[in-house]
Amino acid sequence: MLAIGTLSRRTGTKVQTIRYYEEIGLMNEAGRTAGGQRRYDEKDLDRLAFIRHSRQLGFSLDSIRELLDLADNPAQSCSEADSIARRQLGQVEQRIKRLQALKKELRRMVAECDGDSVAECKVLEVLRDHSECLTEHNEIGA
Amino acid sequence: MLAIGTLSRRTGTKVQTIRYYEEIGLMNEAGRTAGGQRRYDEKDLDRLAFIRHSRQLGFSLDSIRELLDLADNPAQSCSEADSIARRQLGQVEQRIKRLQALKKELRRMVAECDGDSVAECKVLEVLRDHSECLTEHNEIGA
DNA sequence: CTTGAACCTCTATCAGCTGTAGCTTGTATC
DNA sequence: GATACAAGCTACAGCTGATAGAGGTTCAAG
Repeated sequence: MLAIGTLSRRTGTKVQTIRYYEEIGLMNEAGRTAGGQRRYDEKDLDRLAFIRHSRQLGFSLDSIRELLDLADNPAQSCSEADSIARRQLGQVEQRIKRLQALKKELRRMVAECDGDSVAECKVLEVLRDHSECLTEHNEIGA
Repeated sequence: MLAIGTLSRRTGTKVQTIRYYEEIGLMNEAGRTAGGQRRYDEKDLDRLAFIRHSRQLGFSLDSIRELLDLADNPAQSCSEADSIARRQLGQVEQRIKRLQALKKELRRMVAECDGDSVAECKVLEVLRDHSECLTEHNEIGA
């Protein structure tokens, strides 16, 4: 029987985060001691590790919920898990593209600025005027 | 004298967002009509455009606050604006690196999965076991 | 003068946690 | 069995950066 702190250490998840996952129904309600403390078994540990690893790979909690449902029913076809992963891959690729456009603008901004007074600062000038930009870059709604 | 909706249309910022920027002190408190509606001038429009463009380039509202302060005092050296932009560039580069590691893992995951039953789904297997990963990827705290 | 689009304030909501306050429990040591 | 204290508990506020909705008021065109 594992205490919440042990789960926390073994998975690198904060104690509050584990309680939060229980609250939103990602983790099952943990069993309790007579005094009311949560106790876990190896299955709980595995589930939490799955969640954390998925988060590290950028999956949303909603996607993780779907993936866990799939993992709980081993008889189904895995094509759904596959498509969740593909969707995630697509999103990551989109974000990379957007960030690369940003990077380009930022580099140009920084490179052209020669450290004179604010009045002729290239950085501020570019920020003031979007038409100075070469690319479409938009991090809002990323 | 411009109404809030005009500012909204001219900068592509939602009306609520403009009010929010006023609330958190990014935009100055707008003048009001006798009936209490906000009215703006061209300077306000420029300021909002600056904020929006900075957001599109991924700057945080705190960074934008600093940049606006600098832009308001044209006599200073621009080295501070420069370093804010460099910091932002560094963060963008970090995020790109992290996302590329993610992308690599996701591609491998998806490529190796051949659509059989969930029981032998490669996607789910990788999620279960981080040791199957080739790279360090961590999107948490990005 | 009437209409109705656009404005107002206030409050709640989203993801995904994180932190704090104030209290209780479990366990190791004596 | 007593004691100390780390680790647990609940409940709630706060973070970023907005966005949505309810319910009411104002402005400007016709």
